[in-house]
Amino acid sequence: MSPRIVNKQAKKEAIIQKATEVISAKGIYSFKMSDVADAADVGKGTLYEYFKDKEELVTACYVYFLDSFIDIADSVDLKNSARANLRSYISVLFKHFSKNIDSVHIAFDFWSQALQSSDNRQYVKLMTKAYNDFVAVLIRIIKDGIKKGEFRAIDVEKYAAAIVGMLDGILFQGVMGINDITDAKWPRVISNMILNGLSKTG
Amino acid sequence: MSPRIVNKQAKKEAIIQKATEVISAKGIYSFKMSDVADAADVGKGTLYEYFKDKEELVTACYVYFLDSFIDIADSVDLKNSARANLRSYISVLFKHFSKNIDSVHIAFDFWSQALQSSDNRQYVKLMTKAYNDFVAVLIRIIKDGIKKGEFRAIDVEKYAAAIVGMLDGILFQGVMGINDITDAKWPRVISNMILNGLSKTG
Amino acid sequence: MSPRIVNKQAKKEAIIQKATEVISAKGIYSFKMSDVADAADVGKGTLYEYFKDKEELVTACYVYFLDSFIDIADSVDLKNSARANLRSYISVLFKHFSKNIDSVHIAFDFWSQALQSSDNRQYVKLMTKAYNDFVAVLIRIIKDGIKKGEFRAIDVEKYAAAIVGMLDGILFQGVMGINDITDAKWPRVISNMILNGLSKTG
Amino acid sequence: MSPRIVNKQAKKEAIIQKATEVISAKGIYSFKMSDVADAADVGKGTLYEYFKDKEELVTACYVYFLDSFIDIADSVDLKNSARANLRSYISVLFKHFSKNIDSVHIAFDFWSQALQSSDNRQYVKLMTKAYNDFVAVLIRIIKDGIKKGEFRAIDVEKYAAAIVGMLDGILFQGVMGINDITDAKWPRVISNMILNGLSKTG
DNA sequence: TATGAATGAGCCTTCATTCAT
DNA sequence: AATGAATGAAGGCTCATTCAT
Repeated sequence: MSPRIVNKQAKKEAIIQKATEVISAKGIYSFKMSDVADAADVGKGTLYEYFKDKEELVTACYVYFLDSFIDIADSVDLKNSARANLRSYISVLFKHFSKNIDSVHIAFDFWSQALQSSDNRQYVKLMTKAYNDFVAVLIRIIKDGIKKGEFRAIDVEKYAAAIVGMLDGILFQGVMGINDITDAKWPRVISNMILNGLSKTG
Repeated sequence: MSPRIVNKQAKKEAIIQKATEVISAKGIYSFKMSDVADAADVGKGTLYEYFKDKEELVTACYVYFLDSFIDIADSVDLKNSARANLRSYISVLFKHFSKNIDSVHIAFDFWSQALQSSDNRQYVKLMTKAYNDFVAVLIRIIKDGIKKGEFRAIDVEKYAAAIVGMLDGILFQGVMGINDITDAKWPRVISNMILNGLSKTG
Repeated sequence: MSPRIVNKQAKKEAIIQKATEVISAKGIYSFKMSDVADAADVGKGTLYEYFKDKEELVTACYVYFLDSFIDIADSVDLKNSARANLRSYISVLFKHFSKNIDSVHIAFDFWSQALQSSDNRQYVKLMTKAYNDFVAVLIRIIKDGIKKGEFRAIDVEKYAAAIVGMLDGILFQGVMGINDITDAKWPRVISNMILNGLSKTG
Repeated sequence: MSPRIVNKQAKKEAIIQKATEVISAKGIYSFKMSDVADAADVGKGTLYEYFKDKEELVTACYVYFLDSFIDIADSVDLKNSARANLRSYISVLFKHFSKNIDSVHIAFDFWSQALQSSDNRQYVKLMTKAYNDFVAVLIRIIKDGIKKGEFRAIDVEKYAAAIVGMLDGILFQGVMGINDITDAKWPRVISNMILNGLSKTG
């Protein structure tokens, strides 16, 4: 009665993972559906069983990528000193990105695509949300530090944005091969820099 | 007696400027040669009189864009205190980018394209050079500050990279519409943050 | 003991009926096998248990459609006056088509397909036979009328063809929405026109 | 200054003519753009210089076909007796169609396509207009005949529609190979039939 | 027997590039 | 030197058909 039994969800994820590799390697604009089909070892037509069109596949890859960050934001708590919390957060981020440098490729691609107006508002929305999640965690940590008397009362929003921007920028340099983000010294250097900027006593 | 005296170099630059507008608006991957021809008010075939192919046109636009930064790097001197020099540099950068937010679009596009391996090594090289120019200026300022006893002796290279990354990241947020980089408070906030991180006395 | 007794012939007919609906709605060139599978509430693969390929399914639908006309031709007899017989035949046809305007759609579709040479000789044959059946009935009635002295001795074949053509044309106009073939006046108008053309006394 | 000088309108017409042949031969649903490109001896891309997409090419062919009828309708006047005018009109039509039997193919294809709902309303409109033009001419002739006392006062609209339907139907039979519309006897037979139906004296 | 997931041939359409004028 | 008509390679997507279950 029933033909080939397939876990469609699992297969969809498998395709997404292969597609992410392909997009990371060839670029969001240059990769071909046939590249993905080959990488995932399925026929071209099969891709369209799981994704309406190329764009839907790309979006799925991006969402899948964003989902991988949820855990990081959730892993932060405010039990310890604000200084320790911030060091911990920075450290976790560097570890995560060091391990997933490939998927960062695709993120920059998405953001680049998001820059082109009108059509890609959805990308912007998704990306903005991810960005805000990062910023929100930092804001929580910094405000907690101010409340605890560890940090000076600075412009929290701008500081948080600047910190995320800095991490983003360093990550970008890593992707570009300008510096080596797997260098274990990074978290300490960056944390120090931020904490010095925040310290009451300097 | 010559039937039509045309300054080929001037016309080439005119095309580059129009092409830059087109690329900024449509994106480095989506713009068409015909878009450029229309914008520059020349025939499609004419473009090929000035540029071997699409890639050469794109590269020319990127180089033209990079050249616009040379002045900024050159404008920095070390006559004043390191703190003042750094504030001045940050301030100049924000002013420049606020005025040329459109051309930043294209930079991110180039960098995104540069991420795709093999073929685009040239872009990476060009971009790396531009990045290094920025970093070099900061390194000069910071080292000068250390020598003058204004700054602590920190990991200069990483600090400089982090600062450029931060500026890059904030700029990116501006392009994405996440924050407003024309806000006049940015230079002071960022300068303070950096200087606090560098200060001996805090 | 047999696990599932299925009347294959009945199921085949059920599929044909659903397929006819689908073809009528979507058009002979635009309908998809999956449309039929959905409409008939069977799997796509199942269709191929009953029909070798799409073409065989289409042909089966057409034959099924043609069969519905056999009764009409058979219902005609020559007991009454030729004038009455012709009026009766015209009237029956209009009633039949008024009730089955939907299936006329499919007929025109078949004919349209039949127009494409080479491959579809079979359609032409089937259609020609149906056409000839209609014409034959008219020829019988007219010849009967001539024999009975009611009609003039005209070119029977051409007259019959013209009459069928006229009915066909009016039907087509009805399908196209140009006129309303359910208007009860049609049979009388058409019969009068034909009979005036055939009358000895005018 | 100016490249290849081409009469774009003439070339467009040439493509339309070749496309009409192709569509007539292969069918409106089965022909491929590459068929047309081959027939017109141009590259596939060239077709898209003249027509936005396949549908626009098809529509252009149809409109071109319809335009060929305008002259016929215009050629009718009411100077002579209504009987003579009608004979003349019928005769002109048969001559025209005999010469252009190929383009009739495409007309039936259009009409068939027009039958499929929603999307093809434009075809229906174009076709309805053409149909009405034919009917209008007949109505003029018949009304003129009634006024002149040559014809009986019958339901003019239905008569006219029936006559056009008849011509349409016979034409269809011709296209289908069921009868030979180039047979010179047709105009006389049909005219007689119609005139007998219209005559006061029979 | 029934199914629907998988497939890939095939077709429309785009666009960088060429070249006759 | 300048042009834009012409081109065809390339790639996204559809859908009839197959076949493992």
